[in-house]
Amino acid sequence: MNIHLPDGSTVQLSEQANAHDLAMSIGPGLAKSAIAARVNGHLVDLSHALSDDDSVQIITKQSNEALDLLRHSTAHIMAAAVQDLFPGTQFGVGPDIEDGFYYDILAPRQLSTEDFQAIEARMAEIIARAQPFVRSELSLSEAQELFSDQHLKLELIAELDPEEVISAYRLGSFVDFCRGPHLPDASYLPAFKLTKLAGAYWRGDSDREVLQRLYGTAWFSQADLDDYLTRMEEAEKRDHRKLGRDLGIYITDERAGVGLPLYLPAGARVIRTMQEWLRRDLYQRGYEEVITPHIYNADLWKISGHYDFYHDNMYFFEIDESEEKDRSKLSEYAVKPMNCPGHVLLYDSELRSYRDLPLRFFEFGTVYRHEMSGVVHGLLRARGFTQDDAHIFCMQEQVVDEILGMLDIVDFIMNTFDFEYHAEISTRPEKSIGDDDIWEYATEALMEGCRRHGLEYEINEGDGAFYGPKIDIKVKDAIGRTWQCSTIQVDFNFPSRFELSYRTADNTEARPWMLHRAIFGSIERFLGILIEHYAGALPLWLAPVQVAVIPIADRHLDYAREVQRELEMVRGRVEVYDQNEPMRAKIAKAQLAKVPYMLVVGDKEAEERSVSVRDRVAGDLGAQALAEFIPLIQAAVL
RNA sequence: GCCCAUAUAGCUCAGUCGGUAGAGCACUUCCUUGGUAAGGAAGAGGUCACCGGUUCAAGUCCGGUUGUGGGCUCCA
Repeated sequence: MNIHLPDGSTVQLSEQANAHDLAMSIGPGLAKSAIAARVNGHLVDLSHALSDDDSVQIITKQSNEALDLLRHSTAHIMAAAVQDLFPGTQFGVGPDIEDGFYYDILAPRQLSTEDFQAIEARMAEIIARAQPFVRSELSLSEAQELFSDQHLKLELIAELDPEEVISAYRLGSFVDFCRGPHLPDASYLPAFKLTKLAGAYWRGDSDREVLQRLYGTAWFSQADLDDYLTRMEEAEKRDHRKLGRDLGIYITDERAGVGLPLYLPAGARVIRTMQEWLRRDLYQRGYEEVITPHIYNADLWKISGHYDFYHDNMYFFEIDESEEKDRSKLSEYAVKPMNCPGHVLLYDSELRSYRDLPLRFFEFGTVYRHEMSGVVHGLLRARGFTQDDAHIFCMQEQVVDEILGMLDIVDFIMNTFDFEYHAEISTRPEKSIGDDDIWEYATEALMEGCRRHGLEYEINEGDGAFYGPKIDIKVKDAIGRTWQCSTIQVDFNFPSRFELSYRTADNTEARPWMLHRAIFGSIERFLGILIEHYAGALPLWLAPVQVAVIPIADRHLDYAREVQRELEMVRGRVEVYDQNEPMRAKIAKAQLAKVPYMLVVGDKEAEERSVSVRDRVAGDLGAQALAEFIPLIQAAVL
């Protein structure tokens, strides 16, 4: 049997070798950190690896697979503990996930987080006993027999290939069928913690029963676990809902309704600045801004397909347009959940020539979607939000070039904010409109665009919009979380439904293609992500207040106001801290408000027409002439 | 929409065994006029989310509604 070590070398062992022999042959250092092996391309735990012949590849704690393996094994250890404490529990699935693991269970009684302590204590016992994971192989009928009292497991087993050998892992009294691999024994788990408890639909189907999902996290050292917990606390401090209130960005109010944020002056300033910044760029890229209504007659939504395909997410209402208040003459309207139909009508308002194409309409369009109450989350998922939406009408041969242009804007924006991102292409969903060949062409165009842009992508089967496939751009923020932002969609269905056309060079009539795209996605969502990304300290050009002028005593107020006026002359966003408080208190407040620059002005500064500059990060930078400081702000405003 | 948790002052939170409301910050006024992260004093601020029930008595116990939080499903 050949053993492949992580360093690339190979050692040979006899077929009868055991774990001890393996440890001796690969050296004590590596043996200690090795937790599992790869046989025939399958990961298996070490104790099992040696019962098979063929090549064995050791993985170590340093490898990416190792943490996954540790966490999956921890899920089993947790399940074993639950089984011991709550006999009769039904088990669903228990995979590893990013940063941890979960197990879906149905215990004889509802568990609560108060049960965590007992479960963790039981897990600690299993670990202290170094209980081994024992692998066995079963036929389908043996598996059905073994899991006869586990109805969730039986359902999963029933879907397996009857020819396949089913592997099962036993840990104490708990047996689970599972591909493996696992830790050799429970003592390999150095640090874990149960984190939360939630409901989850069995098999992710909202029509099926709700199980309890126990979440936990596991690491190779207590230090790693502590780091993780600290990271989570840091993430909580960055929560845009907390910072959004502290920084005066937005509020919500029960009286307004769910998912409808109201923007305070600071929030409005930031959002308008983002829009102005993008607007300038789009003009340079040949886009033209348009404005369309917030509500449309329902007939328009019937043509577009939203009436049938997006109905549940729309706000409908009825208007009596007759003079005699006749209820039978009500007209149905809906608030727009998307901007596309308006842009289509604008395209269709004139006879278009191939010379007009590509025609690029953009709009900061506020849309309203009746999202389910349970999904609303601050600015990241609201019922009303503003898209930086655009629709491009073009000839078929221009589609890929337009996609490339959009990917260029994505680069421009994401680079500005130091976001890494990756792409996913979503294909035709079940509920959708149009012919297959159109979908195929559109999907291929998106892939071609990504290839030519040098952008790798994953495929999301069946996740497209109802009218076309899309590229979704997911950004990674400062602490490693990913968010869906940009979307680029190719569509031939709206042009067909609205019978759009243009005159070709040889004077025939042709149908344009339509591209939908939003780069921020939702401006408010993007702002929420920015707040968390920067922990509230927005860059100078975007900060709602760029400069806080801090007079030392009231007699310096006049000069402070003069500084404010001069900075406002260059469109700087400036606030004078004129409360009757000591300077130190004003500085503390400006720091908490994450104002990029604080200008301290006292007798000396008023005399010299200078300002003492304090940077929110670097601290006191000393005095400089006001005339010297102004250009710094001037350069940072649009 | 579903599961669980939760709701006390503008914000963050305390409130024990059921006996009628507390703190810090913020706010108002007064004192203080200061040199790089919070000067002092006084005052005002609550239908304890809402509706119902149990009880001599409910912020506290029970039920429902609504909001919020963590997930699930869904999504920009």
